[in-house]
Amino acid sequence: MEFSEAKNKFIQTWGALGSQWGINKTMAQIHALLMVAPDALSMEDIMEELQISRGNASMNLRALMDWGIVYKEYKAGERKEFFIAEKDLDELAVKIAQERSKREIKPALKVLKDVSSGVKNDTSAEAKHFTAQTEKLYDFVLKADNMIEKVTEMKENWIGRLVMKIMK
Amino acid sequence: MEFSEAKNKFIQTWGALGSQWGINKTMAQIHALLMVAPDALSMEDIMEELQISRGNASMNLRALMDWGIVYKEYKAGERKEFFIAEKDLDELAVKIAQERSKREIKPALKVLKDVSSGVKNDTSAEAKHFTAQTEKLYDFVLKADNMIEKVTEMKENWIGRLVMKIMK
DNA sequence: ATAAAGTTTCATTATTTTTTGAAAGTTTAA
DNA sequence: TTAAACTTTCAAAAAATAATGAAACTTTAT
Repeated sequence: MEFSEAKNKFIQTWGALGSQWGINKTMAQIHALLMVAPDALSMEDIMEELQISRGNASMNLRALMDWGIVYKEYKAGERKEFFIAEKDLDELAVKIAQERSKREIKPALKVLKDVSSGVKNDTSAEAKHFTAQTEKLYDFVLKADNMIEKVTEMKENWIGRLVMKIMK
Repeated sequence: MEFSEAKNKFIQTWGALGSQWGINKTMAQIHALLMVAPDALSMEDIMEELQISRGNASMNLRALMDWGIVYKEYKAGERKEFFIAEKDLDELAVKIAQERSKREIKPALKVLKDVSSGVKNDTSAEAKHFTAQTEKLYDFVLKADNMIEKVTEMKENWIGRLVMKIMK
């Protein structure tokens, strides 16, 4: 297999996987590209390689930076901005877990709490079942979210320790 | 809050959450509806409640059954089919994890293995970096997938034990 | 065997999401 | 201060995804 073929296959697959997980294709592709790039890439480089417009590149790079998994880098003597991906996979996993928890799980928990405790003065079997069921769901999602938090804390500490060790 | 209002809010939220996680809105809404329904619902009931077409209801019910999180139920004397949701949340989580692993992670692993071990006779720095990086990614995703497997096995055994206990 | 009751399929239509590109905005060097 | 180099925004267009509904199919009771 040619290198360019392999690279392309990797970027396409990562993009498709992103879509399936609710992350847009271009965002996932840019991330994939940066993950395997040995050096920081400019917006031009990215547009060229993925054949996408400037606006698209700009918006998705911003999104990746908001997620904390891509960083800007300035090169001496260059006016352009360059971009690099978080390449530590543990760190990547932690960041993604934290962002999804913050953006999706937390708001869902709020709604679950509201609806499970909000129905008053309705003694129908349907209403009672609803309240019981949504309460269970609230507890379950809360536990799952706490578990994610625990795991990411653990990873962060582990990474923290590693960083300390390296920097001495 | 009225019961109908709470119910609606729950179904809408669950649907929106589904979209964000790459599951279509109607599929998630049907699941939400069945989760809080005290009894099995017919396709008519579901169409009525969610204001969706027969075709849409049929296809998404099929998808939910393929995922193993909704079951058909036949009522004595009724020709119609009725549907109920998996209500055990541990079981639900296990099923979803298993399906996503099978449908998305396993195929991704295959591609990662192919591209990480497929580039030969290219000594450029870029190619070397690519191979190293995709290898790391392969190992990481493989480990994550194994972890999911371990956790679901554990949950399954726990459920198995519980079922045994109940049935004596 | 057949007709009624019910379900599934799939070409077409509608909706949602993503992408484009040109205009507006920003920063930097001189 | 200004103009060149670069980035961001956002309305409009394109692409992708989901929903409809009528026809085809299946099952069941007689």
